[in-house]
Amino acid sequence: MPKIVDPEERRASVAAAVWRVVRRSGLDGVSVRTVAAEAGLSPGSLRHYFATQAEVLAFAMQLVLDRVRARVEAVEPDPDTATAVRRVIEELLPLDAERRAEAEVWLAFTTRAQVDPALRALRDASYDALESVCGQLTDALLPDHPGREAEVERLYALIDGLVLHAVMRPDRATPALMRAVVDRHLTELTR
Amino acid sequence: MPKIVDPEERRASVAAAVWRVVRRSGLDGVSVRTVAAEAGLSPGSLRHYFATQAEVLAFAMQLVLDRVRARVEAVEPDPDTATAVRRVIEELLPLDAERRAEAEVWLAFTTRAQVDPALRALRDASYDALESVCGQLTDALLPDHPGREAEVERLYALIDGLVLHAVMRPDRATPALMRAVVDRHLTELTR
DNA sequence: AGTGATTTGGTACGACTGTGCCAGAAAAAC
DNA sequence: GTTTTTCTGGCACAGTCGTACCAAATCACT
Repeated sequence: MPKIVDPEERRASVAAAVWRVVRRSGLDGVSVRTVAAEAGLSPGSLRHYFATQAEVLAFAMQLVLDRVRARVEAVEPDPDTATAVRRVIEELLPLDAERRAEAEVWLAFTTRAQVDPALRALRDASYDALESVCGQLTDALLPDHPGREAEVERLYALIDGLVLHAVMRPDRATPALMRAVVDRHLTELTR
Repeated sequence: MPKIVDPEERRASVAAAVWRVVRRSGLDGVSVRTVAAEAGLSPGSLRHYFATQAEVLAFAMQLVLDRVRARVEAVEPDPDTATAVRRVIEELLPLDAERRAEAEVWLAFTTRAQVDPALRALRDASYDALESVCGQLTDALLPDHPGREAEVERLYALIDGLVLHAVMRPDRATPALMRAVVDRHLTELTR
């Protein structure tokens, strides 16, 4: 195993350590010491890559949002509009273990953003971006649709609700059920 | 102003203090001292009503869930099915400042339930109850509907997504927009 | 009024927090 | 080979955390 020397990779590995701690103990369990231990670093060394703990949190959250954005952007287009829309939506849903873990971390950060201005800025930006995506999906399915705003919010709320449920009750909100819900919604929209 | 002497009222006022602290500083800001100060008590006195801090949190969360349940149960029935369904849904949504505050607290506790077994039990029970409510609403609108499970989850996810958005972005997810979304959804279901 | 139970305020303890700081190791530059 | 920079580990500090404990105050009841 090659040693990680690139500072940016080191920061990324710290972020991954943050994610693991968040999943195990929640965002409250994230301290300088727990993260350092999880990343295999000493607290003093950790401080060399991140000046403050707030910087650690902001970086770890930003990386989550970046991953979601990258996945959505990487969706290959499809001649069939409904198929293209479905693919984008399914990239936003935690349909496998990795993305469910990602969603858990997202929820933790999103909730803390409620009382942390720095994280709130990140959250609001990603909220706007996702709302825009949902707007594009809606326009693709229903061009010049009256009541567009409500239709966009309906899709966005449905997606976030599914994500929330998959995090809270993965035994209930299974990938199969989430797909069925999306199927039904898209079928109704294109009818 | 009469003095509060009833122990149960005292506990409720402590829970209210917890809610205020949660809204101001998040669930992390809830400590024995901050809650005691917010409730106008000394830490030692607080411990006389709650043996542990975990008990304080469980009680405060339970009271939130009780309020939601009481509101849903208090919905007066209506001969028109669609109207009755809409009324129940609108009781679940944070359409005014008070219920939005309630939703903020709910989100904080729900997120912590992810890593706190005691709170998780409360959350899971209320999740099941709300899922059951959504099932009844769905059955009322669409009796003997094929794919009932997906339809129920679609409604439940939509509601929770709207709640989540109202908490995160009250400027975007306004009461008017939420009503419009629900309107559109119900119109589509009954079509 | 007196007695026993309840309620209150406050202190103390060990554990944990973020951050500041520094000496030594490792690496890089010359 | 020497110097300079980067990196690492660890200690110290002030502060907060939950909880245990206790004496004083207040209350209820005879």
